[in-house]
Amino acid sequence: MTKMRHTPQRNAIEAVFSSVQRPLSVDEVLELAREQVKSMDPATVYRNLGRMVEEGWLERITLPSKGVLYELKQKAHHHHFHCRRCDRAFEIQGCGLSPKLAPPGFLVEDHDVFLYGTCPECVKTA
Amino acid sequence: MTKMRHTPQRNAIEAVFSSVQRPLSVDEVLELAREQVKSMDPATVYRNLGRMVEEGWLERITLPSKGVLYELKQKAHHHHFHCRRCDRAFEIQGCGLSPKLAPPGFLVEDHDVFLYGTCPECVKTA
DNA sequence: GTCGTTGCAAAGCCTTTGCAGGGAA
DNA sequence: TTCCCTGCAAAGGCTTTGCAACGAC
Repeated sequence: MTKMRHTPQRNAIEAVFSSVQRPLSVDEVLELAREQVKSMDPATVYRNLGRMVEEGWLERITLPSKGVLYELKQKAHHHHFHCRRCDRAFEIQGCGLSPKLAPPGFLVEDHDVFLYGTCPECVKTA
Repeated sequence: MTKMRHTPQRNAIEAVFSSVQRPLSVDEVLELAREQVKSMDPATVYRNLGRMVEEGWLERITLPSKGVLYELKQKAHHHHFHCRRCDRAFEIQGCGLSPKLAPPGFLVEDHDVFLYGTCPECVKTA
């Protein structure tokens, strides 16, 4: 894999993730990155996100309720929260999953947990 | 909503879910239903699955690891397991999710849990 | 005989790929 | 100057929709 060049497009996408600090959909990235680079094309976003995942800087996740999202790669296992009011996704640190979730006969090696409800910001607004 | 007619196609799809007793993808339904009705078309599967969800007989779920699946509608909350060996999805009864999963400030109203690993059948085969 | 259902084909979406011009190094 | 990257357009893959013929009732 060749090292990526620093283009205005790539810089804009990096800046978006560094500033918002939460998982983003392709459309969210496109919209936010266009604030810096008006000409930004969806294909460019797709290509850059793909490369950033390969490089280990981003991670691709799938929320059942929101589809594919990209987030800054984390070291630690964590879960995700999807706010029904503002439709934003958040990372939730820590994992309180009970081991008794493992059903008899099944060998559980991994898991995903998704929480749904209202985020702190929307709780205040309510 | 008008009552659905009993066609060979719909009967085949119903039979598939009644016999396998686990969540199925559109392709899985199509393949299995074609064993009874060779002419079965993808559009027919999509339309029937949609109607069955409306009627409350099926439920549409999304596994991050396997995409959209349909399962017989359950009364009780439950989770899902995806076997990495045979690629089949299973329903896991019960919910051992710890309440301490709720992060401070977030109002958690609902959740999804997905387990990944090896199913009982594949454990034996291993 | 009605009118809901089906198969086929076309249309939609979202994502990926091809290509020539542009720009980073 | 080199060749990676970008924008635009075309191509893919999956799902939905339009339509005429079929078939459940």
